[in-house]
Amino acid sequence: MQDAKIEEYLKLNMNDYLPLRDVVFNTLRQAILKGELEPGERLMEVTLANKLGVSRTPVREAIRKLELEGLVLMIPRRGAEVASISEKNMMDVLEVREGLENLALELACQRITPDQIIELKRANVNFENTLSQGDVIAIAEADEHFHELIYKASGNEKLVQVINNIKEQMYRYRLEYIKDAKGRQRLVSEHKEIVGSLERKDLESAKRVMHVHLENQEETVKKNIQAVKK
Amino acid sequence: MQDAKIEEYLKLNMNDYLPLRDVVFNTLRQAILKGELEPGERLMEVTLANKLGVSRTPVREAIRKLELEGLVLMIPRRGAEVASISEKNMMDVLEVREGLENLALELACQRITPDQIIELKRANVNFENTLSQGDVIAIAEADEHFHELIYKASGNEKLVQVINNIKEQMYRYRLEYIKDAKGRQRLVSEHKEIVGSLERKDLESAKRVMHVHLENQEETVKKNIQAVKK
DNA sequence: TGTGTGAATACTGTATACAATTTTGACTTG
DNA sequence: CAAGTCAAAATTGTATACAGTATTCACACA
Repeated sequence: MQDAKIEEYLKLNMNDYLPLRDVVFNTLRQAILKGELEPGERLMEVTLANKLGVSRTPVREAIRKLELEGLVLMIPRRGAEVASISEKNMMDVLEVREGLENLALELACQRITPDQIIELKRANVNFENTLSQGDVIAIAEADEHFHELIYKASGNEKLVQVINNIKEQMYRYRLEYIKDAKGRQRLVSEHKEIVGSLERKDLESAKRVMHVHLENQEETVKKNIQAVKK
Repeated sequence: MQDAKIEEYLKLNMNDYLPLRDVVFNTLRQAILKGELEPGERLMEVTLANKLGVSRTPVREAIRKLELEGLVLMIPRRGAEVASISEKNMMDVLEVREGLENLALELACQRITPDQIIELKRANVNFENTLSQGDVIAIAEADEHFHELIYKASGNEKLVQVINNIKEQMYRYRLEYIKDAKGRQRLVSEHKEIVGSLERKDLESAKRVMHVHLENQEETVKKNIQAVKK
């Protein structure tokens, strides 16, 4: 093997390696976001450790990360429980999210390159194709990919990071708005309008369309929160 | 002791109690933000544990939280090092920060109560008084308190949380813009203008003043980043 | 002098052990 | 039967032990 290849090989293996704490972190995180672990439920270290076949150490370290992310609530000498999400809390998340999407649009208007516009168009075509296949998860991912491209076009990596973090907090509801299929086709044309506005550097138009675009999703999330509460 | 008093006493002691991991977390966090631990510097568990007089466990758990916060960079099987902040990175932070301040203004314009306006005015008077005393840290805190009130007036707790997190990432530079004293008096009048705009629900005016208000601070941060790089 | 090799060392990753605190539940007592 | 009490069990918080991997440095050899 040549040096370059060896290096590449090692790097690949490095990427495969994940400390147990991160495996546990991802597992618990998904379980919370998907609602498998219910708000208020206690996370007991030994129980989790046994269930996952590891010792308490990686479990504890994973909980520390969940703690900082706000997904679990720590009570001293009592341990962690799944943080409960109030309706108000989710409204706040939606509001911040729209603000950040607007900021992304504003910056993208200034900075987007012709290549990136082409990419956006391609992503929307891909979104349209996925729609016709009906796989809800694939649709959601294609939609997310489209939006992700706008964030990137803002040229602000920190913004990408913050916005992804915020969106993850509504993960548990993300599939719902895609499920009621009647409005789906409209999403495609809204995407087109957004791309058009970006192309013309027309910020106000872009914001207006984006607001409408997000509104449905917000409505669905709101409905679902109330449904869960019952 | 009466029951109520006992309860209160215990609660107080509860508040005093902080797990070692949190003590370590706060200590390391401050050290990184203040620049005592330099970017790129390795954080070795045994060394830190000895220095702080604890075992590796709380140190490791603290590092997990620093990792999620992005303050340290984890390299598998090599450990943690202090994340380095590039100029680009800090520019991004400043940009997101201004976007969030604007969002806060927008929401505050809609929701601020007369009481909160009074509070803002009081905070600015307090800021002015602190200015004359010349204690840099006290001045910075008074200024931060003023801005914090605006965030709160947005009525969006998530926004408060996100904006504080973003601002913490420029902590290391936060004192600098206060230090060159010549522009200080202007800050007071800018604060007044912002309060006035909020009172009149004049969002555009508020944003305009806020932009100017933040500009100096941004310039100073930029200068300082470049100074550090040399 | 430069370079490869391997043992020694240092460090992280994980598991386990021990200490301190909280919770539980049975038992007592009014 | 309710309320209080205390010991046992469960659970978290912290320390230590052990295993595996990376790093370093001395030494051999070209």
